[in-house]
Amino acid sequence: MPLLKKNKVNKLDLILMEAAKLFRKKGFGGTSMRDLAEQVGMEAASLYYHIGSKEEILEKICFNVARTYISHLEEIEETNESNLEKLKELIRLHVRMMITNGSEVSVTNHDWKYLSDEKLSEFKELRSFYEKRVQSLLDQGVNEGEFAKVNTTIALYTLLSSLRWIEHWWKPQRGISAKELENSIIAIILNGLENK
Amino acid sequence: MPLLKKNKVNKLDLILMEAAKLFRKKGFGGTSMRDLAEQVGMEAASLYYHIGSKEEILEKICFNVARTYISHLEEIEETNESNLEKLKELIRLHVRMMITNGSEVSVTNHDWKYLSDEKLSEFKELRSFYEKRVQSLLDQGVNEGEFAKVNTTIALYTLLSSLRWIEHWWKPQRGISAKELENSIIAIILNGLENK
DNA sequence: TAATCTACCTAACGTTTGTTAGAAAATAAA
DNA sequence: TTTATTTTCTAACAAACGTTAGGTAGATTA
Repeated sequence: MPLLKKNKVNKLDLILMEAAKLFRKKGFGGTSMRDLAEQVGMEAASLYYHIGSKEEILEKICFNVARTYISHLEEIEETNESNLEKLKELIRLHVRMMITNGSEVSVTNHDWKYLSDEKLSEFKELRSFYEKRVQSLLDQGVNEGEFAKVNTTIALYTLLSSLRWIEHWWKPQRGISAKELENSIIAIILNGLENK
Repeated sequence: MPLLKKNKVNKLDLILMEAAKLFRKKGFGGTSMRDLAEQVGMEAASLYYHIGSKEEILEKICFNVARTYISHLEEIEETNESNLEKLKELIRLHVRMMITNGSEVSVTNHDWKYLSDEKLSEFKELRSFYEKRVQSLLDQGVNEGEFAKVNTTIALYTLLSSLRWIEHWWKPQRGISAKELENSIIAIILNGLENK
């Protein structure tokens, strides 16, 4: 029964998608199952045919995003590029993730704290894993003279912060294309604001 | 009755302080008035002697922070320093705000979306006011040759993002002093990560 | 056609929520 | 000490919450 299964998956995907949009706009706590049901076009109780609980929705969103970031990071790590080029590619990754999955990324960045204790620590591990890998990219770059001699902990978070907050202000209407965004951010982060 | 008034203000301040801590940890929606009451050391109903509603607490926190940022920005604008020096001072302002009022800043950055429609648009105006002033600082710096020729919209948000997310990762225990943090961030933002 | 399965429905549940009313206790003023 | 005022309490409210139980319409299979 491939058709059946496909139908099921599609409805689930729809629920996750609408949930991400609502969570982004009103927060996890501010979004009720009845809100979500209305957006999807069914009754609140019917959602439970597709999902186990409200928190499971958040879980799926957060871990999907986390896993996507990690798998792409690993792809970047495996190339034979310079650390500088890897960093540029990482910046592009974040910009693209935000553009193509803005709601999910936003929810992951903001509402992960509502995960249950068990899932919460699992999520924190994933995030910490990701951050360590990025920091070691920075460390290598500094050691090999590609990057300036900065405190890589501070550099790490300054970098990730800039990237994580794109979803907060970037809108397609704003007249800044994805390419321009990528290039500008790369330039600012690599060269800084001061004119020399 | 100065003593009376002082007592009242102090209890209110205590409530706002504990609320900021709880909202930061569990979010506005995830914090109940009973949670807050327990932290303050009274019953939930007793809180209403000091405050009008749960949302009023959020309001006070958000607008206090917003007004503080704006008034400090105006102080910086009024000095006769160069744009570069003004930018440095702005970075120091954000670092200090985060260190001395971490919870309040965090709540303001994350839970402003739970404000009522009326207060929400008022808050957005304040924030947009602030951002415009900072961007015009960047614009001036670019025009006068102090800053690199960057897209100042992207630069603005890259800058503010780095600064707003400090509260997410910086902990006093982490072995990075406030001074070191200020100087490192200034160096990274002004000079960039690339070694030249 | 009858039986089965999928995908939804209505109705309701037990909790928790923010908040109010009014009494009681603590503190200050007379 | 009595009176007045400030502060907190207990008890309860209506509404909203996530979720469950059980039924039903429509499609699919036998």
